[in-house]
Formats: sequence, C-alpha cells, structure tokens
Amino acid sequence: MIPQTLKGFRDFLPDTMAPRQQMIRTIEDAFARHGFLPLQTPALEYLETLLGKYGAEGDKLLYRFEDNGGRSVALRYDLTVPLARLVAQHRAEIVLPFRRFHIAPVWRAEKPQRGRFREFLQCDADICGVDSPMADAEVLVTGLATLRALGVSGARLHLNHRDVLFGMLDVLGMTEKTKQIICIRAIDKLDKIGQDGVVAEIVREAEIEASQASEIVRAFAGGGGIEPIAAVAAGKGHAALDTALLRLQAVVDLVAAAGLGEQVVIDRSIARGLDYYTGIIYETRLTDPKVASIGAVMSGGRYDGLIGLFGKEQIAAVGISIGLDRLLAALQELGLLAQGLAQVPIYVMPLDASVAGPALALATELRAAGLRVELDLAGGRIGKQFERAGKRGSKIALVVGSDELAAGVVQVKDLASGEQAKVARAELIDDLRRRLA
RNA sequence: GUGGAUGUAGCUCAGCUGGUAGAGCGCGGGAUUGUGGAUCCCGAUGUCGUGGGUUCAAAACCCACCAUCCACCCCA
Repeated sequence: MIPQTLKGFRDFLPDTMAPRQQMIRTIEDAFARHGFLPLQTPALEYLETLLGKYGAEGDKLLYRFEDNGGRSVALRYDLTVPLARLVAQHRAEIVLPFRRFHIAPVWRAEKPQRGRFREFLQCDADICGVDSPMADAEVLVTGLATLRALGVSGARLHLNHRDVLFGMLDVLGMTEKTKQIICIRAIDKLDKIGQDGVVAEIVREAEIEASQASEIVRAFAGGGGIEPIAAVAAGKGHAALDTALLRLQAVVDLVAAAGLGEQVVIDRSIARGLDYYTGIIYETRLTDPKVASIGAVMSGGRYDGLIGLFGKEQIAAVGISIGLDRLLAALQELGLLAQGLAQVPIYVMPLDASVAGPALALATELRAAGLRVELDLAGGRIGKQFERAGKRGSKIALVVGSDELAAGVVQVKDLASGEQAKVARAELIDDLRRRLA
C-alpha cells in the first residue's frame, strides 16, 4: 500500500516537532505559573455528551461512529465541553473555584485549508466557579502572558460580550432572535467583506429593509472601543446591554492594571459561533498582514450555562484556548521559529570497532552529566563520521581512537570553526559545558 | 457541503502547436583507508496523481475519480 496520512492529518518530523515540543513546554510552564493545574480527559466521548453543544454546524463536524460494543461515540471537538462534563461528573471531588489547563488534540471533520486541520492541538486554561470581571481578566492575562512567553509580539486580543451584540440589536429595533443571529454572523465579517457586503448579506438573509440594515451596520462599523457602544445604549434603559458595558470596561481596566492593556481592544464586531458562550467573548489575531489570513490564534469566552447541562448545579466558567498549530504555522512563515532544536550538540565518533566500548562509556558519562550526546553507529571512514556529524548539525565532535585512549584524552573538534584540541578525560565535561554555553 | 486552481525524481520546478522525460537542490559512491562543510568526477531514482477515451503516437487533448492548495461556510 502507498504510505499516506488522512486528509487534514499530519506527521511531524523532528525539524517541526522539536520547536513544537518546546512551545508546548513553554505553554505548560506559563499556565502552571498562573496557578492552573494539569488535567486530561479521553479523546472519545459519548456522542450525546458532545451533540448540541456547538450548534448545528458544529454537530456536522463531529467525528462520530459506533465503537466495537455498538455505543455511539465521537472524538472530542474541543476541550471545553469535556471539561464541563468532568466538572459535573466529579463535582464532589472538585473544590471551587477550579482552575485547570489542558493541552491535547481535538478533531473536526472540516475541509482543511491554510491554518485549518482536522486534527490539531488546543491549549486551554479555564476557571470554573466564579462569575466576575477578575476571573475574566485572569484568563486573558494568562493567555496574553503565555503568548509573550512564546515570543509572539504582534498579537491583539479583540474583546466583546454576547449581550453587547444582542443588546445593541434590540436597541436598534432588531429584536427577532433568528434575524439577530443572521446579523451577528454578517457583522463578524465586517473587516473581510466591508460595510456594503455586510449590508447586502443582512438584506438578503434576514429579509429586511436596506435602510434598517445600513443603520445596524453603521452602529457596528468604525473604530473599536467602548464609546460607540455607549452611544447606542445611552438613554435606552436596556439592562443587559448596560451591564455588559460595565463588565467589559471592568475587564479592560483590570487587564490594563496588569500592564497588558496595549494588547486588548474592545471590538463590538467580534462574534463567536459556538452556542455555549454567554458573556465576554474574544479572539486574538496576529497583526502581521502576512499571516492575517491564518485566523484567530487564541480565543474563548464565558460559558455559564454549559456545566449545568451535565448536572443540577449551575457553575459559571470562563476559558481561553490557544491554537498551537496555527501559531506554529504563523511563526514558521514569519521565520520566528527557534532554529537548531532538532540537533544533538555532541557527536561521539568511535574510530573503529576496538574502541566501541570506551566510546559508549564516554557517551554514557556525558549523558549522565546532562549533556545531549549522539553516538556514531554507522562507522566507516573517519571522514564519513565527520560528514554525518556535520549533517546532523552537531556543534562538537569527540574523536575516540586507540591513540587517544592510550593517552587518556579525547579529541574535541568544534565543527563550526574546525578548530580541534586534545582534552584530558578528567576535564572533558567542564570543557564541553564551556564550549556549549 | 459549495466554487476555483494545481498534480512530472525525496524537494522546487522545466517540458513550445501531441513524437513514450530533464534541470537545480538533495541523496549514494569516489578524488582523501585518522578529519566534515568548498570544488571536481561518477551514480541511482519516475507505472509523468489514478482509470478510461481520442490518436499511428498522449506527460501534453477530452471525461471521470482521487489528492493537495485557495476561497466560501464555520473556526484554533
């Protein structure tokens, strides 16, 4: 058979896996530093657990099948719904507020394209049990600090609130729920298809007058910030909208107090498709135009109703999700990916079979000292061994031959400069540490 | 799921209006049996995405299918 991967699924060779692994570690460290604890759930869930949580579109994208025992199951579509299930199921063992992080693959049967895969890694941090601006701000600060730790500088978080979207539409005279959703979907595309495009879509899909559609679009278009929303809300006495405004402002103030205010903007055109969001919602985009089409790299929101679907108790929750694969693809395109991670710095070369034992002993000693060491196993001419060491990208080659063995030394060659020195075995580890520093 | 583009060596691609394949890079060997990268020499690759059709003759033209990429929908 022809070796191949499934559409939308990928292999990771060491050149990309090494930086990927490093990014994962950086994210784990950052999440842990923000007081989140690790957790894991199964890749497979009962179909019923996942169905109906993401909207009609989401349901269609579930990988679903019958297992060997005839159970209807599905691969998880995100990490949020499994978390909600877990919290409800283990309610007795969990102390609220509950903070956890979860880094794991999810599966969506979408048509793959740039920055979109059928299997991809999500990195989530969530807080369950608190509904407050402080909790909202905490996950935003966690996400932004994590991006910073990854070396991502040009990222901006667009913040909105479900009740701003629905409240503004109410106030503008668009009160029918299904038409509101059509409007929100269209408004989400403002930066993509422009005001005229959005007006056209609303007129077509919601079957309303062009004048009303224009009025709505004008209210959502233009610069971000709190003022345009406040202007629409002013004097209308829409309680939910007024509350949402206060909430947004409080969250922004808190993020600013943490020193990350520059990276957050209130953007009333941001919508999120997933049905379970109830409060603030956000998307993070990279500001470099070269990777703008790659889409959102860090998103999330508040989902106060979701856990309650799995148990009797309503538990508030808010979370953020980093799309590591998109971020990786973007960093790769921008040339910001760490180089040289897929290389083993020290290459030990046994010159012939008679020094195999001493060479392995040397490698073992260095490895025990915490150095990363590859031992040449293919043998052959010394020139071949150097060639392999060079191709590997190793920094230092250690020559172990019978002469060196007899003299109690090792030839240490710097592969970049070509410079070579005899170093006594006793001083070798210190010497190597100095060279690699 | 809808629309568009593209499929030739491991990779990037060339191949004119049809005459059964090429380059660069990479890979293997050698020049150099205890010293890599540069240079030079030699070498191996391929059912030209798959299947059918038109033709004396198809990588090229036609049809179908598959795959990849892009856009839409939706999203990380």
